[in-house]
Amino acid sequence: MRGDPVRGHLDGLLLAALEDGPLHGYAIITAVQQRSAGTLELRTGTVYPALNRLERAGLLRSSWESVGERRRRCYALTDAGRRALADERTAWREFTSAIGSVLDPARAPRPAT
Amino acid sequence: MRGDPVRGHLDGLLLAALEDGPLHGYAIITAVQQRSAGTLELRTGTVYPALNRLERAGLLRSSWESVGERRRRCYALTDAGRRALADERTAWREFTSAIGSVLDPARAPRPAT
DNA sequence: ACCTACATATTGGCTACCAATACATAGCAC
DNA sequence: GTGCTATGTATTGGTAGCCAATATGTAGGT
Repeated sequence: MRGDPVRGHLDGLLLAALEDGPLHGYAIITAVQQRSAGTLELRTGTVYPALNRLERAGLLRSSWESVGERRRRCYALTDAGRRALADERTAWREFTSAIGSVLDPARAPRPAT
Repeated sequence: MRGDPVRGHLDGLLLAALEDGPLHGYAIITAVQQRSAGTLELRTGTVYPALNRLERAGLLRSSWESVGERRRRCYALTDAGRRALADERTAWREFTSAIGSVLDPARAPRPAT
């Protein structure tokens, strides 16, 4: 699955990937891929601008790290980021519930009309 | 919830709304809204072009209906439409599973690494 | 006369993705 | 010593698929 159907849910994925501790962009991409059993393949052209945006929004804080001659930009959740992650999870549940009740009414029954 | 987060899942919603029998566009919009407990408010600018596209794709068949002086365009699923609906449901389950396992790993555990 | 509900359709705009590209370090294979 | 792959960050241009707004018309209520 490419990132396209992910539209609108990317921020939650990135925030969730950082919940257990700071990671750099490339590691976030592989973490998301692994956690989703290889299903979600985010692109750098999607992820890096998004991380930048989340930092500008105050949800992430970044710092440069050096490994030998290589440099990495490490992102960590801020307190606001943790709150935003909680909000994303709530929104996700509402979203899946809404779509699910239309797509699969038998699995998410409404009260009898 | 506006239709924007629905991006990429609209076709499934429309097909699902038609599963129990033919409906016209306006009725589809209200059906989706009711089934989702008022959460999903699709717009005519979203729905009518989508119905048109689904008909061109052979997933729907439309016919004009008259109620007094009013005219309605009634859409019904074709066989290909039913198959597409089944595919949309499969895709939806894969999608929610993938996002869910990243967003809420505790709720969708992976095998221990 | 005016408002709301019902009903279909089109226009223009924007957002958030994508693919492609660029650049650099590092290690392995041949 | 050349090339391939993995690691790592970043930007560019394109586009799909939503949105809001608008247009048009019937029907019924106040």
